[in-house]
Amino acid sequence: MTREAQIPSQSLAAMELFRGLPPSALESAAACARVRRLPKDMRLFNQGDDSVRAHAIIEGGVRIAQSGSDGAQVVIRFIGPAEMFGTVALFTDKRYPADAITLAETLEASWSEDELLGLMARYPQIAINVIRIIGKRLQEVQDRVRELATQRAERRVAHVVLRLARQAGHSTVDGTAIEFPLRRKDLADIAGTTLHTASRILTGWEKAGLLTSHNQQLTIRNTSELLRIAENAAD
Amino acid sequence: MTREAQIPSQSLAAMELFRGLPPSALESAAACARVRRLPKDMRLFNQGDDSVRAHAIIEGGVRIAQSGSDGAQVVIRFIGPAEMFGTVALFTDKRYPADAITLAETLEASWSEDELLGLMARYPQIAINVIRIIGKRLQEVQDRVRELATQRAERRVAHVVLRLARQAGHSTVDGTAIEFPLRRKDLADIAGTTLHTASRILTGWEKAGLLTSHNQQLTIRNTSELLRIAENAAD
DNA sequence: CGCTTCTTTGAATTTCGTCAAAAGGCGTGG
DNA sequence: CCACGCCTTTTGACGAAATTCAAAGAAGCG
Repeated sequence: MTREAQIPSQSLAAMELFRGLPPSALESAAACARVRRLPKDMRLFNQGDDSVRAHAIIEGGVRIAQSGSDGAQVVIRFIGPAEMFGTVALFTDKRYPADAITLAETLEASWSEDELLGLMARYPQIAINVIRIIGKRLQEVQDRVRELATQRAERRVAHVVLRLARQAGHSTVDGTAIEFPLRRKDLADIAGTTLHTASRILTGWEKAGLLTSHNQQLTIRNTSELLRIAENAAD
Repeated sequence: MTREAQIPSQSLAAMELFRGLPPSALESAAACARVRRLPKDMRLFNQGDDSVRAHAIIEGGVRIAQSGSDGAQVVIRFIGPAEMFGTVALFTDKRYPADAITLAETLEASWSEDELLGLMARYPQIAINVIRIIGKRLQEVQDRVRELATQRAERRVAHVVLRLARQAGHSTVDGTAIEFPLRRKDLADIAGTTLHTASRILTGWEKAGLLTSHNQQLTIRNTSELLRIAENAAD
């Protein structure tokens, strides 16, 4: 966890949170940001923590996971570069609703409540951006609710893999590779199933040549067939 | 669908959307609101509609339901008195992400995009309120994702009933009654199960004296036992 | 090499959805 | 007032999908 002297004002320009702002605003935001470089598997915050800040990823990624009172866990989402997270808590009960853990070495920026509110007061567009970002996520989570309520495990896992490929995939000679390491358990926790079921499904797909999986590194070889599995209501 | 001459300025005071605003703001909002009285089973809007407005319920309630490309449907939430809905679409892609249908005769207020943005510009607190409301819903939906992914049908139905009681219940001599009519199918679509399973579960609870159900009218008699079912990881 | 973590696989069990059918309520119209 | 039809609810039987239980195999790391 090293402090960074660098002020990444232009990294901020890429973030939806600061979309539509004048350069001066980006500089103000950069000026009061706390920037940290974090090792893999570092906890940024825990569910229930009450010293909330607004966060954003510059490089790397984090896993946002929620556990219930019974200990059961789901992964809410993966956050990649240029995405914000942990911001909603500032406006509700000042407690993070989930845990955040780095997936790899990560460069993260964050702002205190006062700093963010101050920025929002000066640049109301930021508030609009927050509403739009949260609104999109609300719709995504609602889609997941529908999937969980109506689809079989295999389709859900297919959706998860495709979504991750879209969000954090890059093309290679072998197909689309997903940037960060993914355990079967992660897939299962996102798809809402067990790691056993996830393993069986992935093994099946690997045998069918749809994807490869070495070392927690997923590479999709046959996107269209996966799409068929994800979308096809029949069979 | 009758136009109302009445301007319900004080109805607005009860709404979280307008919390923390001066009376003059409420009057401005009331002045530009379109208020309608709607019959039961009326569609306010459909998923995909692109003439979006921000809505709020004064009396009655609506069911917000989403369908996937495969036709499968889930109920996203029920909206009761003093709650807003359909507002997120203004900030994202200008298309409603779900259908809204009245559960009973309903008094509804709505604002056009320009009116709401105008109000927000004059009273920035409204934007903060929107963020807080949407943030809360995001957390609720995330809770539902966790429930769907990790809990059995009975626990989920228990959660649904308790949530509805909190959201739209009022005390009577017999217990807590839920204001709007609820079919087994509604409960099932919200809990992510089938009406058959929901029926079996409800019948079981009714026999055990936890609640009564006449005429799509639910009354909870034993909240603590329901809470036990909802929370108890064991068994 | 031994330890830990992750993955695979098999078998038994369970939950829940599906299919099928009957019963109950309520309003309409004869 | 009764009969009919429509909608909702209840209930039983069955089967399939997925979790659970159990154990062994891989792979990375100190």
